[in-house]
Amino acid sequence: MLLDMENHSTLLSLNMSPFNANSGDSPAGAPASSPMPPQYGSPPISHYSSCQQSMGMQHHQQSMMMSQNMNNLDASYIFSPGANAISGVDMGASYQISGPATSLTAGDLPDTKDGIEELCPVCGDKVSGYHYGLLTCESCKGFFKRTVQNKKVYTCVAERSCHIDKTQRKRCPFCRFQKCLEVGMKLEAVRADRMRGGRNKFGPMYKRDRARKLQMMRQRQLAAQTLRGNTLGDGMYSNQPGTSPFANIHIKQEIQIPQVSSLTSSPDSSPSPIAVALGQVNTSALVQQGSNQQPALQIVGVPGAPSSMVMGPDNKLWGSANSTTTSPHSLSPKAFQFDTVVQGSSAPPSSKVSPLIRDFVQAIDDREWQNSLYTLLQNQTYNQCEVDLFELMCKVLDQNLFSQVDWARNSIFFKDLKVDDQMKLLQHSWSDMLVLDHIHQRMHNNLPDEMTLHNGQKFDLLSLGLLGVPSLADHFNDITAKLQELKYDVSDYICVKFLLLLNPDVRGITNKKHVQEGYEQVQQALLEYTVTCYPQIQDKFNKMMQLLPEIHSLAARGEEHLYHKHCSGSAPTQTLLMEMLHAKRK
DNA sequence: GTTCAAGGCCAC
DNA sequence: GTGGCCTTGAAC
Repeated sequence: MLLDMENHSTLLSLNMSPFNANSGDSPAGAPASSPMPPQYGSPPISHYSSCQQSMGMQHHQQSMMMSQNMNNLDASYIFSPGANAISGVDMGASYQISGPATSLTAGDLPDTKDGIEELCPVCGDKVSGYHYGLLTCESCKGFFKRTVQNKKVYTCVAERSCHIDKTQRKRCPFCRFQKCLEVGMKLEAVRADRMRGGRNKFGPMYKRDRARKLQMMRQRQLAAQTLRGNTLGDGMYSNQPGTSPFANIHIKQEIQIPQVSSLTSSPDSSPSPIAVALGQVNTSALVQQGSNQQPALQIVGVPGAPSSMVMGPDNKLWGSANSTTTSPHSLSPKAFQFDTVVQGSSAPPSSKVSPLIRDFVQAIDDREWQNSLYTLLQNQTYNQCEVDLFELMCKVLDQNLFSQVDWARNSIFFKDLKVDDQMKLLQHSWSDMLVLDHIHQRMHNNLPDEMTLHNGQKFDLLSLGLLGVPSLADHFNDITAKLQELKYDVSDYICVKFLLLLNPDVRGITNKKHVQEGYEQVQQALLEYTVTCYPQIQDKFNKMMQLLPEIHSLAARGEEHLYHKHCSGSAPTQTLLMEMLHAKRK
């Protein structure tokens, strides 16, 4: 159980991949403890042999939505202070500290160039360098290049879930390419003009990644030394794989940042979303930066009414409720016009807003949210004829959940808590916050209710806010309407989100006092804010608070629905989403 | 001048 | 089609 709220030690240990998880020498390839979901696990060998390539053919429905990138969910990583859960999705790469796992000790860390050797996240072969966004082997690099350059379309005659490892990577190019995308290889890094040489925009990202890995290695080396000192005498350390405290060290790959659309800006040349939110960046520069990009995800609804977007052919995101009256050039990098909403004339003057709320609002990263949504949808529908929309929704929800965890982990009050307490709070509030987030995206960022994917399928974005239950739409709209009546703004939203998260009544919290204090501070700030900034709305604070049980009720029904779908085998397994659902029912 | 991630080449 | 090695050229 990934999020075993009752047994943290289990939580922290079970989701670590074995050191040699991706050993290319292993025909089986899959780690013994890899939580590969049954429906996505390796099919029998006979299936591999039935996989074939078919150039020029269209894909059949792609059901392999829950991918290996969900297989290495790692709560210890998520909640670890200082860890940088960038994407919220572990892209599946396993880092292997050089040397046999069975003999590794802290002092034995190799002195290789970067201090680490790595395995290709696609097939487990030896990595030859950074290729198309991440460290891969030479053959997967070549495979990815050929596939994209030649616009190859493959089919899988098995279950589209073929296991890819070094020995079997050639058997099913369909699944291999899917895995390439899932682990984060970037289509846009393949040059359309086939120009040779030079560097691309990912260079600085690669550099950062190297530095980060080195830093992580050093940190882990120190931690291992400490742990070694504490455990050797206790007989806890063993050279047996799987029993060593070091043997299961699994370092998350941080280079793959699906949230940051590399299509609209270079990871390094663009300011961080936080910088944008902080107002440290001239947003007009951002507009300029993306001004010559053709939109790919478009609002196609009627003016003034958020309705739908279309994902276009060249993989870029932009959108606005007013897109039909606004130049795409002004929309590209700020898809949902967050800055306008936050800083627009409708917002109260910042002098009236408490520093606490100002900080809250400035830390909101809606650009990241939309980028991650776009990237996920792009990757999941690239080259696909048809995808399972429910599974796609689960994936998006899962990603949103990761983002939420990341937000919480870095938030005031919450970040000071112990992991156990953090998990309990999140376990209790995650679905409410998902619903609340969707209301926010819809109300304040003009998120439409529908989107047309690359492949022409309509994706029901509203279902994200309904947690997959269409019949909740009326309830959802009712809540939204009530909030609109209250002139619910971004400050209200973020305060309410904190109030949902910092619930002192959650059972079993060890540091209840701290949670209570945080809750009360936010509550007080929100009360003052509503009274100061919205004096014309009588009792706004209480009216808003009265809506929280309604949100909770909606979220609870969504949870039930998802849980039942999961139990009936209709929902993906091995996702943070499902782990949360399970954890609550323990 | 060096680095290194692109694309290209070609034996298999 | 694959994958190991080579060439290229912008960034440093």
